Amino acid sequence: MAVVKARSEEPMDVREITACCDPVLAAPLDEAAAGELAAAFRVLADPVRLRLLSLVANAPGGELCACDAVEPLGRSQPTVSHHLSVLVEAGLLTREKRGRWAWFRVVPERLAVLRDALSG
Amino acid sequence: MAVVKARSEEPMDVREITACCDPVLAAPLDEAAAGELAAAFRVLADPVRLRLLSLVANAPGGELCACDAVEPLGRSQPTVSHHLSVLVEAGLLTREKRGRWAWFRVVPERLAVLRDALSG
DNA sequence: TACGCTCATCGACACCTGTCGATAGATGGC
DNA sequence: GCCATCTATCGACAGGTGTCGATGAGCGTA
Repeated sequence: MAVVKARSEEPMDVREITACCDPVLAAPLDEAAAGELAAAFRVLADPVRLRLLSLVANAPGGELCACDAVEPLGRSQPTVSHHLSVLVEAGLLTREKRGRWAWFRVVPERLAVLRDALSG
Repeated sequence: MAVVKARSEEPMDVREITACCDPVLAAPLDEAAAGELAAAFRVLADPVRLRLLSLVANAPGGELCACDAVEPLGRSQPTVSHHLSVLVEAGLLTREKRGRWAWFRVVPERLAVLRDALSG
């Protein structure tokens, strides 16, 4: 049962999640750590992605179909699909394809890591 | 004792700080709130600015002279000055000019607001 | 006043990214 | 098999931004 699709769309693995992101205020950040943290925050630095996170988190059952994300955001389907992929690659959402539809759930642990990075 | 310089370099006032940034996961974000939050995270989405925050936070006395920020970052003086201004305008740093030098301090309450926005 | 030092601003450039329409791929129903 | 639906990808374009050198504005000192 070889997994055919081994793309980078998969959520980040736990080691990467916990490894990332030292606290900003606690100790001096070296260039590498700063780059990783900045990349993580860059994912959150977009209103469409923030609203997507919010939509998924508040969806019934905690999961949202991509088909229900286009209309409330007022953006084109390719644009919404692009942002969903960015969130998945960042480990903030998981994607599960069921039939013709793609369902997304939030990964609260990933958000918690970024939150902790803002703690002194 | 009129305050001569009433520029936008001043830290954000407390009302703006507390008003901003509803939790992402708690309730659906409208377009305006998402835009504000995204703008706040965009400030953090740069490695130079993150290292500046870290440098200031870990400086002796909690304050850092701009003259001591250029060399460790490996960027030009105008670039560092630009990033410091961005941080001040975002309310994450305060600037105090003493003589020829500019001294910066972190505003932990502002960071706390962003941290809370990431709490479910 | 003249000079040197510190910092901010300006103008320009390269790069990144958010956006869209068009299109391809995949799935289920007829 | 054929078609409709949902999603992902592609190519292109506009706008934003990080970066630098050059320059200007303040301040302290001789």
